[in-house]
Amino acid sequence: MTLPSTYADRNCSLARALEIVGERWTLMIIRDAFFGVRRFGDFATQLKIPRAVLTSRLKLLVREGVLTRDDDAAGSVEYRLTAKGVELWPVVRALMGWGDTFYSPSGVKRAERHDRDGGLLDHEGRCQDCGSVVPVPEIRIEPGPGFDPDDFDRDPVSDAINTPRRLLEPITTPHAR
Amino acid sequence: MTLPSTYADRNCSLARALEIVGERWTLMIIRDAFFGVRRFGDFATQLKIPRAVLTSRLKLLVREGVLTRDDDAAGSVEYRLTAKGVELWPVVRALMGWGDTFYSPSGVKRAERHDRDGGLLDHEGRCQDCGSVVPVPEIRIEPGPGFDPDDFDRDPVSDAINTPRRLLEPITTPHAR
DNA sequence: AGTCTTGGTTCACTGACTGAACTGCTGCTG
DNA sequence: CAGCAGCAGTTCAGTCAGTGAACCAAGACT
Repeated sequence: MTLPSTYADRNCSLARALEIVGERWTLMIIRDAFFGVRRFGDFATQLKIPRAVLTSRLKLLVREGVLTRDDDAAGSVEYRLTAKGVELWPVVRALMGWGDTFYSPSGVKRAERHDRDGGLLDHEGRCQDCGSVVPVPEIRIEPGPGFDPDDFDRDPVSDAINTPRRLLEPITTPHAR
Repeated sequence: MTLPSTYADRNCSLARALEIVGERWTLMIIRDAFFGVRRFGDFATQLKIPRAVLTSRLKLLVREGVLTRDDDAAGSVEYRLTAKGVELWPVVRALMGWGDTFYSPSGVKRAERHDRDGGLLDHEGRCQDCGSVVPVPEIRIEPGPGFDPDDFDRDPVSDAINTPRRLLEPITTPHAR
C-alpha cells in the first residue's frame, strides 16, 4: 500500500481505485489527458483548477504510473497517459454514459466513433459498423446532439477539445511549437 | 442544474456525473447499496464513515433519485437503489476492474457470476456461459482469488457482503427482524 | 537587458471532513 | 408503566483539504 489509506476497506478494488482517481478533479484531469491536453498551463486554464491542486494531483498520478512527466523537444513539460492511464477510459466512458443518460435529455454530449470506418461505438466501445472493440487511440470523439456549442469558454484549449478529434492526439495551441 | 456547480465544464457529462457521485464516500455508499446494505447504521459501521457525512450523502443521493428512502415494515428506515442508481453498476464495475488489474496481483477481489447458470461475467457484464448481458439483479458477486479472507472486519454487515450473494438482495443482520 | 511563457510555489481564507458525544423516537420487556 | 435498547440522525470542536490570487525562477525571444 503506497498511499495512506483513505478508505477503510482494504479488500475492495473499488476503494483502492478511488484512492487514486477518487479525489476531486482527478478524473477531469484524466479526461483532459484523453482529449490531448498535455501541458500544465492548459490543464489549469481549461479546468479552472487551482494550480496548487493541479500540482498535487499531477504528482500523485505520475507517482502512481497513470501519467508520465517529461520534457518535450521545446524544453517544456508534457504529461501523458501511460498504458495504465489509458485503461481508465472505460471508467470515464461509464461515468459519461450515466451522465448523458440522466442529465442530457437532448442526447449525448459527446459521441465516440471508430476513426477507421466512422462507425459509432456502443457502451462497451464496440464499433457498430465493423463490430470490433476499438482500441483507445482509434477512437474519435466528437460533439453529440446534446452538446451546446455556445456553452463553453472560447479559449484555444477548449476549442480544440470540443472539435472532433482522436483520443490521445495532442492538441495544438497557438503558442505551442 | 439542481446543484451549485462544482466543476466548470457544464457541457461535459463526466463533470455532471461527478457532481453526483464524485464526492468522497459516495461511490462506496453506492457499492454497499448494491451489496444489499439498506440501513443507516449499517452503512455507517461498515464504511466507518462519519455519520454527519453519511447523512449529507444519503440526502444528496435521494434528492438526485439515485436512492429511495422509506420506512420498512418494522418502522425503520431503508435506503434502496432506484433504477437510476442501478445504472451506476457499470461505473462501479469499471473502477473495480481497474483496481483489480493494477492493485490486486493475485487476481480479482470479487468475481461476478450469472446467478442462473453460474457463468463468469466478462468486463462488459456478459455471461461467458450463456452469452447474454446479465441484468444487475441476476448478478451474483463472490470473493475472487485476490480476496484476503483475513483482511476485513468481522462485523455482521461485512460478513454478509463478503459472502457470495446476489446484488441488491438485502443483507440480514442479527437484529433486523 | 528586458519581457514573455511556462511550470510551478506561497499564503491567507474558507469550507469540508473527522470523530466522539449527544438527542429523540420507537418498540420491547419486566 | 418505567426503563432500557436500537436506530437514525444532530451537534460541535478540531483538523485538513480546496480556493484564488499573487508571487517566483528558469529558459526563450527581441
